[in-house]
Amino acid sequence: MDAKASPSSRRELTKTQNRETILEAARLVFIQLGFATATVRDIIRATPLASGTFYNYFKSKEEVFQAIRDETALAVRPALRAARLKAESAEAFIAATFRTFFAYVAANRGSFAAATQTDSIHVRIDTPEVLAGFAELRQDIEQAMSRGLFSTLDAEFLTAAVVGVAFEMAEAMQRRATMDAEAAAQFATALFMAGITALPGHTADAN
Amino acid sequence: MDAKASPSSRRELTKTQNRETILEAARLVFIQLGFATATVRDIIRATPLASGTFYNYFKSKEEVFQAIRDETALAVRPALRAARLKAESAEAFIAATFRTFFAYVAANRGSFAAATQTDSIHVRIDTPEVLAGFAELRQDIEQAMSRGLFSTLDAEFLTAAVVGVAFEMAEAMQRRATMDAEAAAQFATALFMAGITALPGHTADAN
Amino acid sequence: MDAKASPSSRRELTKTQNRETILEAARLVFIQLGFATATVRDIIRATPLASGTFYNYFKSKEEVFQAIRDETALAVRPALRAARLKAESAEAFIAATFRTFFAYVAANRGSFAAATQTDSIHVRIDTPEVLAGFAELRQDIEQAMSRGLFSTLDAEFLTAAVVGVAFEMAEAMQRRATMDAEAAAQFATALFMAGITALPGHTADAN
Amino acid sequence: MDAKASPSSRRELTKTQNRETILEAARLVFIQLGFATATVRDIIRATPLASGTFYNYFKSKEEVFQAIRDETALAVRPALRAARLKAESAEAFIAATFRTFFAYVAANRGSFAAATQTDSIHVRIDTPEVLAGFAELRQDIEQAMSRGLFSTLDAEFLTAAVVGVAFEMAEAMQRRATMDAEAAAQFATALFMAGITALPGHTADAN
DNA sequence: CATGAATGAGAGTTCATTCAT
DNA sequence: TATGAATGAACTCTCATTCAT
Repeated sequence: MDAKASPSSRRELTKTQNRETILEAARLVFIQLGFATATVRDIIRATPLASGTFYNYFKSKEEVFQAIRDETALAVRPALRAARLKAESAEAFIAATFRTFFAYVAANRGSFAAATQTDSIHVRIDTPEVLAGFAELRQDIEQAMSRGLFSTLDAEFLTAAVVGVAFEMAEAMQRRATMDAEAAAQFATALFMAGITALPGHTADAN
Repeated sequence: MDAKASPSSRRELTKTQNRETILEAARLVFIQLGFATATVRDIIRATPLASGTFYNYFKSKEEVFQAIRDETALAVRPALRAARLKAESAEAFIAATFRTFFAYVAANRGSFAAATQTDSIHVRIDTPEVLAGFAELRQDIEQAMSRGLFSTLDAEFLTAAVVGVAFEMAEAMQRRATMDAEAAAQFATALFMAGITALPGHTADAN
Repeated sequence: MDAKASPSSRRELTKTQNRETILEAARLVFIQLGFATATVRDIIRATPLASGTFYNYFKSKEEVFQAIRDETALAVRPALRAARLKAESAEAFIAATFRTFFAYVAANRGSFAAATQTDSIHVRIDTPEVLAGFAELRQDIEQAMSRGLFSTLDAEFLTAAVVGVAFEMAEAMQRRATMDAEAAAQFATALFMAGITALPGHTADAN
Repeated sequence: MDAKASPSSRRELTKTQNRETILEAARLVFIQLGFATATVRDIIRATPLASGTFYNYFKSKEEVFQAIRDETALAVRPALRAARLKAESAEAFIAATFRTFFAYVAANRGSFAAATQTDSIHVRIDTPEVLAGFAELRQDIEQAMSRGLFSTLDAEFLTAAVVGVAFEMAEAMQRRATMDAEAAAQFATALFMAGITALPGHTADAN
């Protein structure tokens, strides 16, 4: 009846909180049980909410997973693009890509890669948002090529190589007790700039 | 119990046959549905055997998984291992790995990674064979390091990088009309040996 | 609570409108899904109203059903009743019944009986309107008997016979390319007036 | 190992018994709750069996319903055809049809027509078997016409009329405390032979 | 009164596993 | 050993209904 900051904000607040509660619970459950093993019920149980409430927010565990991934992807991508656009050398481009990516993964442990569960079964799920991120990388690579940053090479294969190294190394990094994003970024960048002979830790070739 | 040529060998034969039948069915089912989605029932259904029979051979689908892994360890991969062991240079090691992998993918189009496209979600599930192969890769890398082929570097990260590039490039390769496994292998090998500046198609650096 | 032209009439209007909105939605839903299959949710969904609002007007879908029945009792059927009441012969009574029914079916093709074809099962669900009409038919038959129009016979059986013929013939009529309601009505009327020997198309008895 | 009447007959016996148990329970449940209201779980609960067992025999309550109806229809049809083929007059034909049908309904109370449940909602489900029975009736009518038993009339409409009267009167009959199949058959036969003026109970026409 | 999110009972169904034959 | 029906726990999901706003 009188001055209120945001009418019906209590309801809205609860809705946002519940959504976040579910997402947070799902994150934990996916890490602990793995995406495939986890059930909607597991997620609900990790929550103070009733079972039906889940379905007011998501239709399935796949949708929750998408939401988690998209939340992350939407946050990472702008940072990645900005860093790459600013790059004035191939190394800067590559380094920016890996550094930003690994830093994000380290900061959001569990958001990426539905864990290495059940006897080393390896599952990776790419949402449209994540795929869009790949497409952006490829565009940026092609643009960098036309900027003269890279020579003319197979952009599709290079994109695949970057994506593959990024995701696979991210998983390896997550398996470690201490996640050193900077070390991972340096390793990947060195590999892409000069191959294995340039990798950190390299001393001399015995052959 | 009564007169028979070879009372126990007949039985042994059936036992071995049944075991093999189950393993073969499981292989197909895991490829088609993915390990996580597949159920013991699915495996039995892909078999002329009765459900109870399954439990005379395996306790769970995990156990079948292990068996497949153990079995294929004796078949496909020794050649790859041999090539890597014979490798007298880092390049030979890397080249052998990628060449064999991409050739395998090209020859077994679509079956090396079961892509269960559900609702525009892109799912990738590694088959037991491939996973086991990657475990071996890491061992070989470590051994190569101790042989002095590689310098002392982060074997876990390097394995991840190789795996990531192999998988992601394999998908890119499969999307193309003509799957040129050799070209893919050369691209990947060049990248790992000397970085992007050495990649095929490279002409000159404009910067 | 404060100054308003007609404080309560405004409210009354909304109340009546909402009630009518729900009833109209329910009618459609019952026709499309059948009474048994339809849920309160289905009715609400076919409405711009909120779920809770439903319960301000009705306690259950059964209560809506009753309301529809009561309402349509005031609309479609008086004409039919009037015709039967005016009937001064058994034939006029029977003819009026069938003619009106078949005309209604022809004019409302497909909506008088919701045929939910599930798995080659043929389901027939009577709408409230039609059911109420048949209840009236029985009353009218009994009244006609007391008026001396019909002799004293089993009113329940006769009602069932009329209903059965009406419904089953209606379906047969609908299966035909051209729906001739008048022909159907004549056939049914002749049958009820003098049996199969009097049916149209009858020429001579060969026996 | 030695002489046995029927090997593995114990298993087969149990299977048959379980199937019959479920059908019997379903029959009761359908009568008490009506087909639409009844759930698979209701049927299971009316049974000493486990929930999963139901699905070893039927896929849904619709399938159980079909089984019940088909069981009946398969029993009635041969009797009906035989009686009709023997008929040497139109009356014999009609009388045989109704007498056999009503007698069967009376003897198998509850097998026909999934009861008049929930506030007079009327549901009738015809299975393929039942529909086949209708088709047979029509064939028989056409044959009777060519035999000169009936004059040339609209066989489709007549079939519909017979079916409609039979089913609808069967329901009326079932609603009564004492089911007099013979009375029902006489009523229906008289109606079809000479119309309402010939119906039992008829005395004089007041008009 | 209207709203619409929360609730939790309960429906359908599948599954791994057992065990009498 | 092979068989395959029985079991019942557990899962996904929908629904009628309530109640704070």
